[in-house]
Parts: sequence; C-alpha cells; structure tokens
Amino acid sequence: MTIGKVAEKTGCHIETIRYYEKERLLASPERSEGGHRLYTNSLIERLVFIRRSRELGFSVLEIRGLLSIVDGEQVSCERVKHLAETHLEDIRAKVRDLRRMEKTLGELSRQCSGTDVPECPIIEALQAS
Amino acid sequence: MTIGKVAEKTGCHIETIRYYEKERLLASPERSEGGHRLYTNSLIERLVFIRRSRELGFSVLEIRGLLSIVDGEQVSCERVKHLAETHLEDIRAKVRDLRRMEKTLGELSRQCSGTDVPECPIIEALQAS
DNA sequence: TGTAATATCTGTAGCTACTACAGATACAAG
DNA sequence: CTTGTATCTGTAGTAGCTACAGATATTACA
Repeated sequence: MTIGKVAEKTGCHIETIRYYEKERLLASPERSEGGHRLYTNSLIERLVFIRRSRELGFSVLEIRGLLSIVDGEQVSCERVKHLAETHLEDIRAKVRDLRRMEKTLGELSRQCSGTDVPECPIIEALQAS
Repeated sequence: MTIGKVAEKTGCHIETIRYYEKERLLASPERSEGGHRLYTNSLIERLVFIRRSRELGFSVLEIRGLLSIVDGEQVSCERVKHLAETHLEDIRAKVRDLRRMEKTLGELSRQCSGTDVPECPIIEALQAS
C-alpha cells in the first residue's frame, strides 16, 4: 500500500508517517522500483499503535518504550503498567495546572464588566505589584 | 538594575528576559558603557506583566495583544475580556482532552494486573484493530 | 504510445517558548 | 592589577510535527 493510502486509512498525515520512520518508531518499508514506500499490513498496524498511543498523550520517547516492550521476548504487563501510571500522573499534573489557570482567569473575567470602560480588573491584576 | 538582578527578582531566567526583548514584548533597555543591559522599574514591571500572563497560560502572541491594549490610548475592558474568554475556552478544551486521556488510560490501567504476565490489556487496546 | 495530472521523493526550514552552550568582553572585589 | 563572576552575541537544541521547493514516479486518459 502506498503512503497516501496509508495516510487516508489511518488519518495520519504523510509527513507524519515519514517523521515516525525517521525517528525510528516505524521500520523502513520496502520500496517500489521507483523508490516509493510500500507498506505491509504489519507496518500499518504498527502505525495504528503509535497513533493510539499519541492519542493517549504518550510522548514519542514513551512510545519507544512501549514498543520495545512489545517487541521484547514477552510483554511485561508490569513495565507497561508502570509507564502508564507515570504518564497518568503527568496528565493529572497538567490538568491541575490548567484548572488553576482556569480558576484564576475565570474569576478575573467575571469581575470584568466587558463594557468599553478603561478600568479593567484583568489588566490590573496582571500589572499589580 | 542589571539583568542578573532582574532575573533574581522576577524569577525569570536571564535568557528568557533576552528572549522577550528579541521578540519585542519587552523594549530594549539602556546599556552601560560596556554594553550591559540596565533595567528601569517600568521595564521590570513590564516583565512582571509578561510573566503573570504566561502563568495564566497566555501565549506570546496573546500577550502581544494584551500589551498593545495596555499601550493604547485607553485600556479597553471589552477587548481584554474578549481575549481572556477566548483563552479560557482554549484552556477548557485542553482540560477536556486531558480528561479524556486520563479516563481511558485510567480504565486500562485498572484492568491491568501489573504482575509480570504476558497478557496486557493496555497493549491489547493499543494494538486492537 | 504520448502526455498530462497526480503522487511521492528528499531535504530543509518553520512553528512555540524557551534553554544551553561557546567564546568573547565587562565589571566588581581584593 | 589580577582574578572571579557577570554579561555579551550568536547559534543550536528541545517536541512533534507541518510546510514548502524542486525533482522524479506513477497513473489515467486520448
């Protein structure tokens, strides 16, 4: 299957597929006589794995870790769970940060009349010493 | 005040201060005879404004917008509130994305025994077609 | 078979918001 | 006056793509 079809099928941009190959998340596929990439089903499955992992927020580095476990002698549920839990904690930390921003900014925004007046509580809060 | 003192006072790295100058969020300060940057109080206040805005998650682009309002004839509460509300919606969208990840990954992780067995529900979910 | 349209190729540069150097110069303290 | 610290400029790196340019391959149609 050509790269364009793979992109269509997986919803992953062509450039991104090539990027994963360059980053060695995805093995280099066979080429046509003219040098076009030709993907097998197993490579496509691999790409789907990568995409799903990205959708769950795993970084390229973390995915490398997941893939090396998958490629190992046997999958170690223990190591996978450890990676997942660490990543979950990262996600929760991000949520906390964003919630804090949301709270502060939401409060400021509520205090702000939004009419065309020169006294703005948001600006004042940002400027205040 | 030299850049090092400003960095210390504001908790902003020296390189970051120079970066803001390069990006023209912060006006270029006067220089000593030897060419070292010397900051006035008003520039330091400006830096604090930038830092506070960043803490609330505003991008450099958005901060440019905020600053141009502040620097205008008169502060328009209306425009500030609009920027803030747009940014709030971005934050909420990010929180939703992260919550979705957290939910999915959390469920998978709970199903995962974490013992050293080869069948891992997390990996299976990532691989499944 | 010829040609035109489309797909793919490689390589490089851009995005965000910094951070981390290297090598040179300035300044402060003793 | 020397030594140590601070600052200077400029460049390159980070993550995860995305967006080209200019060249070639492939496919569709006449």
